[in-house]
Amino acid sequence: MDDALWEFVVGAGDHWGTTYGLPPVAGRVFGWLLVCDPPEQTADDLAEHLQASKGSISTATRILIGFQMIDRLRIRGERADRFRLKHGLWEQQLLDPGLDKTRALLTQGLDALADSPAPRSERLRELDLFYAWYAERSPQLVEEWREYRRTHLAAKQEQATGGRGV
Amino acid sequence: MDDALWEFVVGAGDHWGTTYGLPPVAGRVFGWLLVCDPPEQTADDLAEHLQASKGSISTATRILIGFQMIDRLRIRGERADRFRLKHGLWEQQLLDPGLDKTRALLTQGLDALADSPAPRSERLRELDLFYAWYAERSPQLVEEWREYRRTHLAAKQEQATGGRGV
DNA sequence: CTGAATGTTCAGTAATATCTGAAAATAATG
DNA sequence: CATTATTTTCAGATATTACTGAACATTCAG
Repeated sequence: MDDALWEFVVGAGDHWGTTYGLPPVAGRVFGWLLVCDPPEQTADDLAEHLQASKGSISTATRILIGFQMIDRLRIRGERADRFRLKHGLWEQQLLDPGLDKTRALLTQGLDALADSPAPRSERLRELDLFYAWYAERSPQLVEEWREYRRTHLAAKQEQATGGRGV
Repeated sequence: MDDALWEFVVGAGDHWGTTYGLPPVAGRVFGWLLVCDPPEQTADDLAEHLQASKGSISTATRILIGFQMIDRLRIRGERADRFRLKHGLWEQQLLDPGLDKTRALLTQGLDALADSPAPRSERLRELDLFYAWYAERSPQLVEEWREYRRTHLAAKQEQATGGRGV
């Protein structure tokens, strides 16, 4: 890949890597899977393009699968597995950005403050309410995004692919 | 603080620390500021409760201020600065979860793919559309949250504070 | 079943990040 | 202005994380 694309891959790896706490190579695998051709890459493809060892790639893919950011594919007639960005990743993220984990943490904090005067737990209570609101709201939000995409992306795809769709 | 609260502080520090790429002490400062009493703490308060050096606290507060997660306060009549969770933090996060930075990154990627066949940049274009949609949508979303809070948190505050409000 | 290709694990090493503590800088008080 | 409190900086020490590469395990084709 050329330098400009490499810069993007590293930058994207760093960006989403920071967000999810990924090691550098895992971030880059994710970044590369955003722009590679074809979108389904073998471990060897990844190791070659990202100049990383097989071991790192194995660890990175395991981590990314754990975060549900990529899928492992078994292609009929091919020996090697392939990896691909998880379909519906952004929608899923919109629907549930780790709500359960965060709310469990807040519950833990509220329990720890159970014997304290009420005002002390006000910050946590507001935050808990915020997450409760979001959990309630997000399914509808996903629908709104789908509708928006239907109208906006479809038009662009039309031009780009001659209407073949994706 | 007791063990249960300490566990929360560390867990919260780890949780938001992972999300923002914070060092451990910075995460804990943030965690502590979610539950401390009073909500405004001096550097000495922080160092003592979190058992960290003055130097670490100074670095941690600088980082958190940079992320706009906390504010530095100059209290009239007090020599030492105090730190406090930034007001409106969650709303601000809802309004703009790093949209500009992310979209700049996507533009960089799209530029790098400018000479490639259109299908290759489809993943980035959809993601860019996603962020465009969110940027358009989020101000209204903040209003919805405020309305929700008005109805739900107000009621709870009533019980907790006898209607004095906050 | 056998051999070859693929995938995983992990010990050892390298790289990075983080913290402490003390010195330097800054700010506030009288 | 001198003194003291507070804050920042940063060199050095420590701790943590991440990577490589080779051994081991697994899977697949014939």
